[in-house]
Amino acid sequence: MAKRGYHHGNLRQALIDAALELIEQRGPGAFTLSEAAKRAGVTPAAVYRHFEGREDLVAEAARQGFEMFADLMQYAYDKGQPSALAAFEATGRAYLAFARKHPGHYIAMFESGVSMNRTPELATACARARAVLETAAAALSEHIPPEKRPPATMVSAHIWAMSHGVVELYARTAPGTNSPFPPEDLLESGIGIYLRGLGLIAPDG
Amino acid sequence: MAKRGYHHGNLRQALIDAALELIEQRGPGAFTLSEAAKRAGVTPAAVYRHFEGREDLVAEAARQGFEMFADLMQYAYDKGQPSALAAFEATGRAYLAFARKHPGHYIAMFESGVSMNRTPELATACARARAVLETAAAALSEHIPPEKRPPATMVSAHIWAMSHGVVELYARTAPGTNSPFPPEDLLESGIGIYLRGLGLIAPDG
DNA sequence: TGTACATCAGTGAACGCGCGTTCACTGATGTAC
DNA sequence: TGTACATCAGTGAACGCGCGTTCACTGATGTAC
Repeated sequence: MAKRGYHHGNLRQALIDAALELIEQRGPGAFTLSEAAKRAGVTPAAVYRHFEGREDLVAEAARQGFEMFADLMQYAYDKGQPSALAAFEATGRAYLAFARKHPGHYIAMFESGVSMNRTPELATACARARAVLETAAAALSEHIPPEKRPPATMVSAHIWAMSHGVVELYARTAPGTNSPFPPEDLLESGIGIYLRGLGLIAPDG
Repeated sequence: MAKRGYHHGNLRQALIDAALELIEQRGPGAFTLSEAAKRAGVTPAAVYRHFEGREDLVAEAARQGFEMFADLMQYAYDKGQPSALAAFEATGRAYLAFARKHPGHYIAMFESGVSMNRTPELATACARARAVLETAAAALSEHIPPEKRPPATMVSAHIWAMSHGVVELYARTAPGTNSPFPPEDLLESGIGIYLRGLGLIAPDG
């Protein structure tokens, strides 16, 4: 950390961190390789010792985001066990918590326009995150009678969509200046109603 | 339409249309005033006869989007009457249909980073769209016993969030290259389960 | 411990580019008479 | 119908800027002897 002088010590990660900060502050489009370099205390040309270029830097930021994201959701899921319902709900909460706590990562992952298939590593990290949610949905689905059970991937997609929508529309300041409800409440109640619709919560629970 | 020569005839709208096309094709960040001008067959400087600048052009594109959006949802709502449920479901479908049919507008509205309060006209258009959804949600809520009835604005927010999430995650090619389900099916089933959770659809309907 | 040397992270200057915006202008249009 | 004139939409050249990327370089580090 305290290394100074000609060699930076950990420039690669410093650049990623600077990029995340910029992405968070100015949006994914306004992010600039040159400014990330400046923030890391380094010439723009130095970036090319560690990344192929601008896109590559953003992709790596996204990848790290998906790794953290998957870890957090996995952890939340494990903590909620052995109750499939509790585990599922914890996973949902972890989603929003991640988006709140790491907006730079979240934006790099979902709003930067990086293709998930840009790098094998990125694709893998993304798939792992999705797998956690799908596992949670599958475990939950066990409690639904098979003949009225929707595919687990569909349940997982519903939850992901609602979570993402809450983040984008209500956890930032986007459409209405002030959102009518705290995003956490909005998502929790939304998921609650949805799970009731699946028959997994008592009608008047 | 066929006017040619020194004066364009309807440059203002032509610029907006070009901007929408660009936004759709390259994303909101990559949109360029100069290229919009070029596509409209005009010098970049000509843009300033009709708009204050780049941002103003995007804001106007977003405003037109919200107007269309509100109109479409209003129309769908009216068509679904007098059944509150049918009207509500039609409104949800109209949401996705709009995003599919007018991706440029949708992106300008929700992903361009334009503040909804940039222009009074933009704020008004946005509020109108929201009002349609909230009216639909309120009418629907009438059918829920008051003591277990969530606020209509919350129901409307849930639906908006899920719709937006489906658009962003599954109606584009974003996270998984191919989405597991057609977005329309995903949204319709998601809303169906949610409405069941509200007690508005029979448990095995 | 001390010296010679290979490695390679970061420098700094340069590049070509397209951007948004400004300005004095020009030429088409439409109106007054 | 024809002429003079005001209006103003669009021109084209210019600006300063910051971008991503390249290149030959330099100087810190660490290893061999």
